[in-house]
Amino acid sequence: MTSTAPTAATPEDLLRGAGLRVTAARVAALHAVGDQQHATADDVLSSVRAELGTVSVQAVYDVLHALTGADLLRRIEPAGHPARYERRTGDNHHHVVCRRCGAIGDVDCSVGHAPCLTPSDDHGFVVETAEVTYWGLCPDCSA
Amino acid sequence: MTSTAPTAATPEDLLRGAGLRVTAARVAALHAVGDQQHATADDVLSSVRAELGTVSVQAVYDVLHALTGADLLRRIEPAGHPARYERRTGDNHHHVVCRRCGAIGDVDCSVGHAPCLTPSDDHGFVVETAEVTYWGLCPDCSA
DNA sequence: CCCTAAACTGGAATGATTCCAGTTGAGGTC
DNA sequence: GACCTCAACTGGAATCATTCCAGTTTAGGG
Repeated sequence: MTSTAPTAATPEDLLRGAGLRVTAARVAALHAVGDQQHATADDVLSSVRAELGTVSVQAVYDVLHALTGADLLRRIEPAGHPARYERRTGDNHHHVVCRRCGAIGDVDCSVGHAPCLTPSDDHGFVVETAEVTYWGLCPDCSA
Repeated sequence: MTSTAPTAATPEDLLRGAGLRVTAARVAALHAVGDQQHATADDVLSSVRAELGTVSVQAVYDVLHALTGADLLRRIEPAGHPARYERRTGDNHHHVVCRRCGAIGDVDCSVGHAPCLTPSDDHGFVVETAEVTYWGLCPDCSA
């Protein structure tokens, strides 16, 4: 509920709105993920370096953690593939993942919402979220 | 459809039924995962070593791959935690995962089946399976 | 019983991510 | 506008699960 602006807000505004310091690396990282949805840490590192010159690996991981913690980015971690980051946060949408190349597509829950989110038997677990991952082959890899 | 015996079949029978060679390591691994559902590769390694003495790390990974490939085991790979293996295969059931300790519980799909399995928009992906993961805290960790 | 491909040994390598100790810089204060 | 402090960044080493590799053993068909 903090920021209502959809995508119009600048990275700087987003950072300030989240109470985070505005640094070159963070701004560049937000640009990077904005340009390339579902970017890996490595993708972000390349983008940020292209924009700023020398940036340490650690800086990018720090930035990604900070942004993920502030809900400016969402982290996706498909089994067997490096983590990816996206800017669509807050809504509970899911993903199609390509088994071969790791490409990702966004998928809105087909049933709507609730059913997917309530396990039949929770084994005493306190369940916070449900995550749906569709596995298959992307258009390129299925050819 | 190969084997119809539920859990009564011995590891040896299961292996032969799947056309795999019967080796000590494989039998021991099946025992290990049978005793401790959702065991990690490391858990299996310990169990197998306890049963057989010296067994290489690689052997256990090889065995787990072979058994997974033959559908005698199913591999679960929760984000941020080492992979785990279970003997319940073939049915499409899901999991509750503890964010803190990685403990896992089995969950049957509450909606039944189909809805969870059909993305609203597949982005041209050829979707094979859908995987639902419930994230939360296990009884121990929520205390 | 023998032979061969499949399975196993042990040690080194990989790749994503994190830890660490020291340096830099954002942004509030005077 | 200069100063100060803690958060952010640097660079290099470490971690952890997993895989690769080259050589040795063994299951099980002939």
